[in-house]
Amino acid sequence: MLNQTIDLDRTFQALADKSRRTMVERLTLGPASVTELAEPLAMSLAAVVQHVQVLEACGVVKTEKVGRTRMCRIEPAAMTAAEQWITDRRRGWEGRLDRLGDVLNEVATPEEKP
Amino acid sequence: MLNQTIDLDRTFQALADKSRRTMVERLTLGPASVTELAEPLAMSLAAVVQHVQVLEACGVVKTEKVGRTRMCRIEPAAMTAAEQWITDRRRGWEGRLDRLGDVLNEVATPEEKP
DNA sequence: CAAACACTTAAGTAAGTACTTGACTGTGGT
DNA sequence: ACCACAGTCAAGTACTTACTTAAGTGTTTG
Repeated sequence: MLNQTIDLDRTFQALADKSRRTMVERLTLGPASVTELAEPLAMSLAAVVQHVQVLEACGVVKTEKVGRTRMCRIEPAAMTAAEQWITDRRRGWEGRLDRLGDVLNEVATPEEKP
Repeated sequence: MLNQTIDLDRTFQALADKSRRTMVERLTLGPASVTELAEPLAMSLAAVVQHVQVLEACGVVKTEKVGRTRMCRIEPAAMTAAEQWITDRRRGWEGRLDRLGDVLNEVATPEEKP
């Protein structure tokens, strides 16, 4: 549970690439081999394997070798962690904006102090 | 609305750095100057300015010069876009897992076909 | 006015990223 | 047995990132 920082670094970094996001999108439809993941991408298979390794290193996908093919599937937990970080920050700024809204409302339509 | 791709690239990239996330966390508490953002970070002011530029380039923060200080505040939209991309994928895999669950349930306790 | 302050700009550097090509290793179908 | 398939490994290259230091600009403040 420690090294949350490194994992967030890695996860956001992994998602910061269109090709890898395309792979993740494909994997949300179900498991796929590396060659299947490579199909819509204009690059060598070796490059795709390297992208898979990045996604695996941050825990976003898990892979398993079946015969001569490597099957990849998505592992929700890591992505949820990234999502959660943003959601938590949002709570922060939404709270602030709500309070700011309250202040502005109060200025616009002043109420009696009890 | 186009170039969603570039912005997602940039936004995730921006969040893939602990120092920048620290700045964002600070900014969710309210606007701050560059020097205030620099305070908890062990690096030169010039480096902090560069981080601010990264956050500004992807639209996560907006800045404005007030006298000799540059005030920074968070701009929720860009971060929401990143959050939304993950949320959308989640809908994908949660749907799949639900359907998988249904299948497993059906195998465990088979029902009559109507 | 002079010094302190809050950046700003430019240039340089070390490390990391996203590829490539080419040679190689198990696996599977005929 | 043989050859094609699905990766794997290693090395090399162009580009980007995350800093640094040093010198400069415009703003307050005493």
